Amino acid sequence: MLKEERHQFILNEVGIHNRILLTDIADRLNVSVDTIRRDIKELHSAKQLKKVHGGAVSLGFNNYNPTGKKIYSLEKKSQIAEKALGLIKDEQVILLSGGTTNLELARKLPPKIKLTCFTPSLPIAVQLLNKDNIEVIFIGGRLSKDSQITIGGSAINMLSEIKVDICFLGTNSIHPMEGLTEFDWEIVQMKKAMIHSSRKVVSPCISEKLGSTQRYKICGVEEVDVMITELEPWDMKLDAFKNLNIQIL
Amino acid sequence: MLKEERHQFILNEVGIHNRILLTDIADRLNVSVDTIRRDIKELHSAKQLKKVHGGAVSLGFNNYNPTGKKIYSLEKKSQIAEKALGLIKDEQVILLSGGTTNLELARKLPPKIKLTCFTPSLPIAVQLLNKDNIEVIFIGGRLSKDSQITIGGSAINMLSEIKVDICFLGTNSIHPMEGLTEFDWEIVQMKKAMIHSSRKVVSPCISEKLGSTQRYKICGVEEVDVMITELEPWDMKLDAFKNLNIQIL
DNA sequence: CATTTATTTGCAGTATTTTGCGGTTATTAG
DNA sequence: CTAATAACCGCAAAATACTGCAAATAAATG
Repeated sequence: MLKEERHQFILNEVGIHNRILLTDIADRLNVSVDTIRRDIKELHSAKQLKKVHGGAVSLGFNNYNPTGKKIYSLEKKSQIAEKALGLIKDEQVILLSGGTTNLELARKLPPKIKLTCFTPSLPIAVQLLNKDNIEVIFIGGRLSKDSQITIGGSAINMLSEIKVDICFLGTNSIHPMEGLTEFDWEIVQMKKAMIHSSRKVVSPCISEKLGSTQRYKICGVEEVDVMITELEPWDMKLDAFKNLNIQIL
Repeated sequence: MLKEERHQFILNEVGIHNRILLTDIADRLNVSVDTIRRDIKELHSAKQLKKVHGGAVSLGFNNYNPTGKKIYSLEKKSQIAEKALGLIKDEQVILLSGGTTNLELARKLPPKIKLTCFTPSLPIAVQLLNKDNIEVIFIGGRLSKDSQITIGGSAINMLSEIKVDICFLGTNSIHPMEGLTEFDWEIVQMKKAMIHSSRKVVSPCISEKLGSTQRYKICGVEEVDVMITELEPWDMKLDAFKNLNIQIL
């Protein structure tokens, strides 16, 4: 990989997220932290970004906390994605539904891991294109403007032809009795098809969504193998799910 | 192999990938790295690309811009896209292949026009998502990291099931005798399938590509209904195409 | 056609750049 | 303060760049 490319990558990341972690970039580009440190140093003296302890921030990024530790604070979705990473093994075939949590997961996938990844989500596909060792297969179909995933017969048809190791099913509502529910009928159909195409179903879910329900049912909780939240395992909010034959992370 | 051919090849690669590795090019063209190094040096002083340690990058590459596209030769592409717009009518079903010219066309599509638009290109799909009146249908399949379009059997299969009014076929090489050619075999297959799925084939093509040929053949010029360049209709460079039963814009 | 002239290409040796690593110093959070 | 983490420094290995040169190839000339 050319130095120029790394610089470009770093500037892109800074442009998108306003801040980057040195270790994170080094990990994702599969080079040593020293290399990234030097890159950031160069970009800093070229006034392309601002170097800070632990990483770098975008130049116009004002709400930067001078203590520097701010950039280490992890979002809930990021925590969930981290947990999800642990379920993925080299050479597996996975399926990522849409949603920002799965997008975060896609972003965090280490560049060295070899995967085949199916997805109907446009932003996730874009994100995965950066990863050399991940083969991306896009589920074709009609694109929903809201959710930015493909839906409809064609997509469901393509899903019916595959069987993946794990499906990460972005979840908006999960309820111990009512199971997984959705507001949009078309997306319900997609998610049903995804579950059907997977040997193992993982449901990453922000704790706020626990116990909520929406209009249409996707499946019962028993069809989900693993539920991942950002909570600690002993958190009270998880109690309702604890005797439901579902692994909780 | 002629030096000029190598230069063309290098520029082509830089155009597609935004960057090249010295060793990679030397390997693929079966010449020493020194030769390629000298080529790159020449192209660098001719301001056709930017030489960097280990290879070269495209000129607009380092200027970070959030849309991720290149500014270079955008003017011509924009002119071509303007002409192409005139061919599109309300309520039509169109097919956009990949490439920056088509991306420009997608960007320029007026928001009021009602269209159904098929595409295998990730950046184009992203662009079209912003347009409320355009229904986007994504051709699924394996994503090629280089070209950012889907390729392979699944994509070709999906193409075989449709028949659109117009296909805008991004064209890298067009030659009055040799027809349309491509470097990448998989993309050739995709483009063949796209032609087959369309009642009318339009070939937007930067004038620099006129008369050039590459390794694999997509189709003869007779299969193209309209060719669009940024040139004025009386330009000499178009003469070779003028008695070929093809409309020139 | 033979010979000269110019260009191109590969190679060897040397210089430069890049990169990762160990050891040390500086910064940060608790 | 202390432990953990990050930054810095210098070094050595690897990769890449440059230089001069000779062989090969092409072009030009008489």
